[in-house]
Amino acid sequence: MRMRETRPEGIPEATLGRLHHYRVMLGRLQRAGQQTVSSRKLGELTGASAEVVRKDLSWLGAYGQRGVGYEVEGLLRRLEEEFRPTSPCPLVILGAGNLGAAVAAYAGFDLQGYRVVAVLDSNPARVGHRLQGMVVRHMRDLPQVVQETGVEIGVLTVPAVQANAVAEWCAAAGLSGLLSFSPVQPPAPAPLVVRYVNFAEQLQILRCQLRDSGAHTPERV
Amino acid sequence: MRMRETRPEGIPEATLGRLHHYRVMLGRLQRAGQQTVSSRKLGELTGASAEVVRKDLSWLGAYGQRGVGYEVEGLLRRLEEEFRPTSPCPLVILGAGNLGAAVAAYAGFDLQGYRVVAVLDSNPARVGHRLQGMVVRHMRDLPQVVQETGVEIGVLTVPAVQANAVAEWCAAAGLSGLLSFSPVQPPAPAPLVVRYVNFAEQLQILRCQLRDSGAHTPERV
DNA sequence: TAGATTGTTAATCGATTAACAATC
DNA sequence: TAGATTGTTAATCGATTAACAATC
Repeated sequence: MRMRETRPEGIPEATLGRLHHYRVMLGRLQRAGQQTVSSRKLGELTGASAEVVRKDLSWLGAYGQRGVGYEVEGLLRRLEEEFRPTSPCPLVILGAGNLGAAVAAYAGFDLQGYRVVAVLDSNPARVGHRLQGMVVRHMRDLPQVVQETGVEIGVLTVPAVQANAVAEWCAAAGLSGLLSFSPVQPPAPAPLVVRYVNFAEQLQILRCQLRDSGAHTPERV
Repeated sequence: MRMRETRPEGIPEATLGRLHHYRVMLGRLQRAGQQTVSSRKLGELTGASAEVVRKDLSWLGAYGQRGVGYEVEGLLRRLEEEFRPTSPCPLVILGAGNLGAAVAAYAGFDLQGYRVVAVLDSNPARVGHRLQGMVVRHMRDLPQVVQETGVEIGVLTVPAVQANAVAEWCAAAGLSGLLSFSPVQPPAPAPLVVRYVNFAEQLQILRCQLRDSGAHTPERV
């Protein structure tokens, strides 16, 4: 058994998140006609320090030129080679409510190599309606959707009370990953990798930061 | 100058996020009629280890009973005392598209002590429409909304290209915090504390986890 | 050559895990 | 008392910051 060298498997999670931001920003720089960019500049644009940028990029191999910076186009290609699947990564949206519609309509997916292949809902009133050119199908069709499209990742946008049951259903239907918008994180159903997007939690942290920084609560007596 | 004891200002960020989950779960346990809960059980419900739960809760002072666990109602009260403002925390939503509508409709806000006081959009076609019983107002009314309601936190749900300009506008209008759904994180406008909710980033990390775990890509040759 | 900027290493910081005494 | 469970301390792990030699 030998180690793979071209695609290091151990890129830290914090780095992965930032690499994503670099990619988005490099795309903009390229469209703006920039030839090169320094770690300092790229850091300014994405909210990271120059050192962090360099360290992160070094996971992809040394691609910069000392004294000059990074070639925008080459680095972008390298990032896309690393992360982008050869064809767009299919997604299935579970829950056709407001949030599901928002995710389905998300303009960034095209640019970032994703493609929504189906939207499912368990509410008969929603099934059959059109969303972004797709017909909403019934949740029970999930196994069939998986078979038809080979989709491996689901986006869970159902109300919190349904989240658990639908997650189990996803595991059973053969999905391998789930991005959940549910406000609580119960243990993930067995073979499923689940990540959470939780804006109420972020709001909570934000409020604590404001409180601690003394920015608000003007102590009205 | 003396240290405040009742409300420790130094609760770690990771802990704050989890305390939020504990609160949500304790609410459910209370409604289910549970009297007490152990750190082990609370951990199972929220995806944390028993040790982490105890450590997190110890930031609120020692509230458990050895050999018994934590009193659900008392602990919940303590958590709400710590985090909940006396009156619901007002929010203004900036951007009345799908995502803005989803956030405005989010059922969890009531339970968690938030209240959406206004929805703003810069697109005249959207201004005047109703959303969750509120009339969408024009983005230029923000300073007035701030004055009328005393709102301090904005939820940024505009498209990525507008995010920067609207963030500046928020800072100018006197907001002190922003929860942004923008896919990139430019430097925050001066006095504003900004947190990001980025599902494309989480999706990216999820895919890398799947790749590394070998769960998918069945190596079709 | 001199200035700029990278790539990498060492030091610091914070969060998690593991262990265990305290005690209901 | 004995079993269960907390609260806290020490050890480990990972991420960030700072420093600097390498080199375009």
